[in-house]
Amino acid sequence: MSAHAHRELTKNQALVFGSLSDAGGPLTAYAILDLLREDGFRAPLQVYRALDKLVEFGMVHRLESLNAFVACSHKDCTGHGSAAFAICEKCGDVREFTPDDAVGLLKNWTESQGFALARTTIELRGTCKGCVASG
Amino acid sequence: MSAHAHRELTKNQALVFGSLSDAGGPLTAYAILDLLREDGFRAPLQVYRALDKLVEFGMVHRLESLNAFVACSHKDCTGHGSAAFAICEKCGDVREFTPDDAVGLLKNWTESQGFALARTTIELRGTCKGCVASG
DNA sequence: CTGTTTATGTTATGTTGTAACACAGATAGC
DNA sequence: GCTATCTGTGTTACAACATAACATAAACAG
Ligand SMILES: [Zn+2]
Ligand SMILES: [Zn+2]
Ligand SMILES: [Zn+2]
Ligand SMILES: [Zn+2]
Repeated sequence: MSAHAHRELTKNQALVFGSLSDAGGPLTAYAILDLLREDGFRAPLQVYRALDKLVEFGMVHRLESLNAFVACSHKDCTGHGSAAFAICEKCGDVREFTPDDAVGLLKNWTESQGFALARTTIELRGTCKGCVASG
Repeated sequence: MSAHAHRELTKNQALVFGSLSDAGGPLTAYAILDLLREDGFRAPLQVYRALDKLVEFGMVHRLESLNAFVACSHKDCTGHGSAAFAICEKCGDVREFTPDDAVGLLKNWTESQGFALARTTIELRGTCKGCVASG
């Protein structure tokens, strides 16, 4: 478990967030379900409902290209600007960062088109430094 | 049907690409399957195998946040730099563009981290100009 | 204390994507 | 010609991801 104690999570939300924090990396909803069976979880909806709230709170991010979820890398995070993720295809490591400059340029484009931007998905696939070195 | 005639597609590849071109927007694999049943398609693998090749050729893009596929908006396209997509959540319209400037900044970040970038997923969700006006 | 909201539990179902195996056609080498 | 190999195809079965529908319970405002 860790951080984010300032928000009162429900029991299920706390269990799901704890799983993701402990994992230190992305987990699928069904992987979380298996981790939490000993805590009484029985059905995928228990996980998905908690994840929906945690994503809404900004404490968890969804990785669209992995169909997985990851705890925000910021301590005591209650939400921040558009995040991006560098995903290593060798080792599965995920690094979160906040490319405000690139997002600004994307936002410029949407504004020039009259498109009202609500949220962004930016996921970079490749090979991390460690895996490049070892492979 | 349309364009891309310079590449020799197999029968199934041509049928799948034709469906996507005719649709003028994103389709899920199963939607394509239903469209092609009258052409003899019976199983999802027939669609997925064709889509894999079309994506490899750069003629079709996968939209991760929709679990859907869309024909490249460029005529006679055999592949191009990193594409991005603005997806209207009201009407479902998808606009493809190529934000070289923003991708350059993202690439700068990956290089500073020793991350070998292979490909990008950039999907912007929001409301298109027409839907903003009418809503 | 009653109507409303939020969270939860449970069953069943819907949607998206692959594994495994069999077969057909092209084609390159002998 | 006749194999070996590669690519594309067809089919069944299954795995993985996500939600609908309905019931119950706790929290809380009027
Ligand atoms: Zn974050
Ligand atoms: Zn790695
Ligand atoms: Zn394109
Ligand atoms: Zn629209």
